[in-house]
Amino acid sequence: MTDRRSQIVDAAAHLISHQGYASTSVEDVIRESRLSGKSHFYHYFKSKEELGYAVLNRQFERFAERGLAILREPMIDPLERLVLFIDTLVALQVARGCTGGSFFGTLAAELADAHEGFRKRIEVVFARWSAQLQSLLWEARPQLHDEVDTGRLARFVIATLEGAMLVARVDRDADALRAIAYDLKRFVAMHVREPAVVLGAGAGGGVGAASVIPAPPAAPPAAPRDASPDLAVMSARG
Amino acid sequence: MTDRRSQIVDAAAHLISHQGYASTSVEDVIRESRLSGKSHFYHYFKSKEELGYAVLNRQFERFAERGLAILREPMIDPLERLVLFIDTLVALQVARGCTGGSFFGTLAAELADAHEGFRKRIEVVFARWSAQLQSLLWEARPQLHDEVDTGRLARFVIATLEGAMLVARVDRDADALRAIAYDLKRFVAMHVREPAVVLGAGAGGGVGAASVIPAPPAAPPAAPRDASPDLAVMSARG
DNA sequence: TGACGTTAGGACCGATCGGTCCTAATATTG
DNA sequence: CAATATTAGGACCGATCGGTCCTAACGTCA
Repeated sequence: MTDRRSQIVDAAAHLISHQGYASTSVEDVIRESRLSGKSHFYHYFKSKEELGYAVLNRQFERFAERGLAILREPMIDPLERLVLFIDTLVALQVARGCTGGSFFGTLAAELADAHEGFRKRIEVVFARWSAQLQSLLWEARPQLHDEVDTGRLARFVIATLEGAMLVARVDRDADALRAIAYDLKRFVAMHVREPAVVLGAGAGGGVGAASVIPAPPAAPPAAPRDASPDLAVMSARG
Repeated sequence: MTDRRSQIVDAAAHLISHQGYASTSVEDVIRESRLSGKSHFYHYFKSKEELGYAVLNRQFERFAERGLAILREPMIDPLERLVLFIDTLVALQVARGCTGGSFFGTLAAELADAHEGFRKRIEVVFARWSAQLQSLLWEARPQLHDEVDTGRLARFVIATLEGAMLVARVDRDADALRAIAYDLKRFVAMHVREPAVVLGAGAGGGVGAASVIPAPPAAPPAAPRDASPDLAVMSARG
């Protein structure tokens, strides 16, 4: 039934997350999802754009079911759920070798300025995500300091997670992703009356956080004094 | 001389930052930079890829001269320089109507997985940026708590700024960008012995930060209890 | 004067793009 | 059985892609 259609959507999602929307051709999708030809594809989608929307819908569906659902778990303390959510995102990213990044972030970077239809849909994604975080923080309000702006904190969490996935993707560095995620928890803990709920029993909200991620022995930075405003001396084939 | 060449590079930078690399054709660049034809373009660049590298080099050059230079200003307190750097980035982004985002982040999202040459170059960009931040934090060490891992803090700042520009671009929301930037300063202030150096005289490192960005009156979140795992009911033309 | 780098403009190439159309075999379900 | 949806496979379309080639008019400086 819709089996074939969702198979196409999944194949397209995989291709788009690595190549981008524009650089993923309909023929790529046909090949990846083992369709017989173009007419086979256009039997399920009337255009590439419709496929793109379907992929975006499906990816948000998965994210809502497997990601945002964690934020709603009724039996776990809200702040613990937030920590679990962050750790789950990180684990997923690491399992992918830090490639792919956030599907929404990747698509947003490519299409936010050029394609209003996609931009608005991704805006909804972030809004739903933000609302879910905000709901959790509202639930955790008794544990939070009084002045905490839950909406703002929610958006900060999203921005940092998106940025973390982006830079970890460029550096292919799982440790960098983990470090940023842990620092993000420290930022959240800053708003909590009892930071140990977020950070674990180890460090009581201190600044160092050496208890979890070992810091390299302090050494002076590698001298970017001259600033070297030039990228290259890369022989054109890095 | 090289006047024409850099004119081409600037035009291409503008197009790429809004349309992406793949969706920016050589003919687009020719039109935008008012060249007479293809041969005119290929007189300056041997391929589109070479143009892409030139654009990336040029953009980093600008970023180093106008952005990273702030981090090196010798007459200003290092932490004040960091605040100034963040504010400058935000102001630039707001001036662009929150479009374009970070050129490096945009290009990274599109090409990090698919084009190793670009990925490595962007990796260098982030490394230089990180090194410059780390150098500043090292200089500010007397004002920092003892356990601060300057390298990790530097990468966190970059990730959050990149993520902030991304989500602000999707939402076209300058206030969201400003709010995240301010929260980022609060995170940095968390590592400083005297937070007022970073946050200004108003709030002494408190959690609320209501002194600068007014929080909306506390209201229960707009009920994402059902989670609605569906994006759509957008009529395909949002 | 001549040489040379730049500007100008167009024809052209093979490849790929998104998309249409057509025929026919194969399942599925009433 | 028949009706219908799915699978299969290919020809084909106009448009655009990155890139090459060619000719000719320029400006500048030796």
